[in-house]
Amino acid sequence: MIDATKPFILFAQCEVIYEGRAASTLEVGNYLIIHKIDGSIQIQAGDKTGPRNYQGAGAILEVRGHILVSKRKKETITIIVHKLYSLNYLSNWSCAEIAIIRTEKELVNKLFYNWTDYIDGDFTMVRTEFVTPLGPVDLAGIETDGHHHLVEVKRTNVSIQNISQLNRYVTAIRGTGKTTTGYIASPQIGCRARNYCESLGFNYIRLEF
Amino acid sequence: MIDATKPFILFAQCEVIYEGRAASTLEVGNYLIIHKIDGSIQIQAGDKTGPRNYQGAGAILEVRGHILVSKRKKETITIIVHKLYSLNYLSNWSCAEIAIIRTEKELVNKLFYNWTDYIDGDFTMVRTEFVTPLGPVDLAGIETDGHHHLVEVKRTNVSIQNISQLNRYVTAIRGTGKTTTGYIASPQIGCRARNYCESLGFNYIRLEF
DNA sequence: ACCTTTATATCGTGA
DNA sequence: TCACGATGTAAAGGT
Repeated sequence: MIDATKPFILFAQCEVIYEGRAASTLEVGNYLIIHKIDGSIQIQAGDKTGPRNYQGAGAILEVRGHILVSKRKKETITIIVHKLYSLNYLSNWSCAEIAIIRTEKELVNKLFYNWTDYIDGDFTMVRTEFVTPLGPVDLAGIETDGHHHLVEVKRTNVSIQNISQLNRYVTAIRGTGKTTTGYIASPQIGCRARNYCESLGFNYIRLEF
Repeated sequence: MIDATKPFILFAQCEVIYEGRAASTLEVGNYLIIHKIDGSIQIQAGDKTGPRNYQGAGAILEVRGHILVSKRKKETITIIVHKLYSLNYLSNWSCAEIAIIRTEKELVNKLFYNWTDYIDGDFTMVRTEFVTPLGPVDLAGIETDGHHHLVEVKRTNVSIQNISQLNRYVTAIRGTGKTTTGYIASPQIGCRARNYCESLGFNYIRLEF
């Protein structure tokens, strides 16, 4: 009998049925089932990083003989176990978080503290998380004559969607009667994104970590 | 000695260092390490569904005594094992895929086969994956007078970014001299997205599964 | 190999 | 709780 009150890893021949936002079935096979103390459960197959099926933290697991049922809000995963190969209860499983460096915030700060190295103008104010009617832009500088400079920062390769996002902010500020220049800053940009950037009249700033 | 040529699950006291697109460290603790036949590796902690660190398919795992090193392109994960609690090699681990229903494609097809129930006009052509200069839009109908109707379909709640995406396509087609009407179709839309949609003059179609 | 798009994305934040 | 944006998103599909 499987104890659902403890975290465990189970390798078993089983099949899986999911019903919720979408619906899916997973044919009978040998899969690894991971159940954690937060209630989350996932079914891992023999390739790829992501689970085939999963349920996030807060799910409730019930054991009914050889059938496991995990429920969370309107979503249900049913696992029918045919053969149990191995079952391990994991004790003292750590929940430490990773410490990441090189975040978007780091890039924003670099640009903020070295503003005049990247952007020319006679500024009265530079600030981060500048709120526009359509959401906050990462950085904004305002000149004495009221001209706005808006900068959207990305930590990875810039996508066309990122430039669309900048375009929304720039359009929103121009809608308030201010002249506005738009910038995308990132370590990298592809050629299609670069073209789209130029076609909208925005500037690209190469910003390295 | 750990055999990196076979898929395995390892529960151990260890620490993890990642260096690549970003960089991170994970403090010493007890974690579950999953290594699959496709080379992928992931470090799972005691809560949440996602792995703390991972490397996708195609990574190469090397074992150097009590240190595991996984490399893929310019990314490296180093796992320093302090105590090994359990090690299982998994045989005949299945790689079957889930069969999903309720996909975006399903919604696109529903709209395609019931076009006139949703959109008025005198159409000479309706097609899916209609290519614009800025990428393919999900559905397009062209009237006898050349007027274009572009529809972007989403299977979940519509975001502002989705409407920006439609705006790019519509602007691109208008740029070729064709008059164009834009539509967003989905089962759900939030109020901010709805307002943005209306402000750009696009129509919203409630499209259920 | 690079770029674009989808996903049961997941996850955190702010209203 | 809901809406919205960031993510080492991952994974699939196209050029």
